[in-house]
Order: sequence, then structure tokens, then C-alpha cells
Amino acid sequence: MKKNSDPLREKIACHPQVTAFRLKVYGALLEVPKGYVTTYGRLARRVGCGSAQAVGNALRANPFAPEVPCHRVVAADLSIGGFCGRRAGDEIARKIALLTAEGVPLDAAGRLRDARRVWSFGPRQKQGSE
DNA sequence: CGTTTGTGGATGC
DNA sequence: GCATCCACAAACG
Repeated sequence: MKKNSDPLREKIACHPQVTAFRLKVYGALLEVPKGYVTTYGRLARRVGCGSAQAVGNALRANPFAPEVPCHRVVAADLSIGGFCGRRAGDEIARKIALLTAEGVPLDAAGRLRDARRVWSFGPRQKQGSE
């Protein structure tokens, strides 16, 4: 049993557009610590899905950004991905700024400089042993 | 590096 | 129920 006493999750569950699948995606996203990012594919496996596009589909419609750290999600090739329903534009610039502010080293084009900043679900990596 | 195929959920009809 | 779209990914050229 999971403790869902967070008001944020309450708001998510209250949203009619949010399905069980999206709930899992957002929930897994909240597991990503600050200063780290994850990929759509990794999130997909986390929620028991074989399609990263399904995850991206959920994040695209994420009405809780940036309360839900959808900006911590990048593509498998370490590209910036999308934000606020857009894959390019001023929203992307904000996404880069957010990640940079959290300590995630990004290239000028939004590409992740250190692949080690990608969070891996499952094995609890030691944070601070860097 | 560009193109194509696979995949899975959401939405429209 | 089928067709189409999508903030992806991996394979192929």
C-alpha cells in the first residue's frame, strides 16, 4: 500500500483526464530526485509499458506541470525532449533553464552533457557518491 | 545522420 | 471497434 497523502496526487487523481496509466507515469516521475533526469523509455518500463510514446503521450497532456517534474524527462538519445506540449520553442528554453537550475548539465541545444545524470529506476543508486 | 518500423495509450468517428 | 495522432526508441541504411 502506498501512502498517497500528498495533495498533489489528490489533485491528479481528481482530474478526469488522468487515467490509471497516467497516474503511474506521474507517480514514477515523482521518484526522480532533483538534479537527475530520466528518459521516456525508462519511465515506460517503470510503469510496465513497452512504449515510450505512450509515456510521452501522457506527459504531453500533463496539466500539472511543473508541479509534476515532467521537465526531468529527456529522450533516450539525451535530447531535451518536449515540454508543455511542445517539442521546441520558448517552452523548451524554460525546460532547459529548470534542469540547469537543478544542477543538470545541459548543452546549449538542450542535450544532456552527462549521461550519468539519467536516473535509473529499480536499483537504488547512491546519491552523493559522485 | 536520415529514414523506417515497432510499440502502446488517448482521442475521434 | 477501427483509424489516426504522439513530448519515443531501436534498428537499419
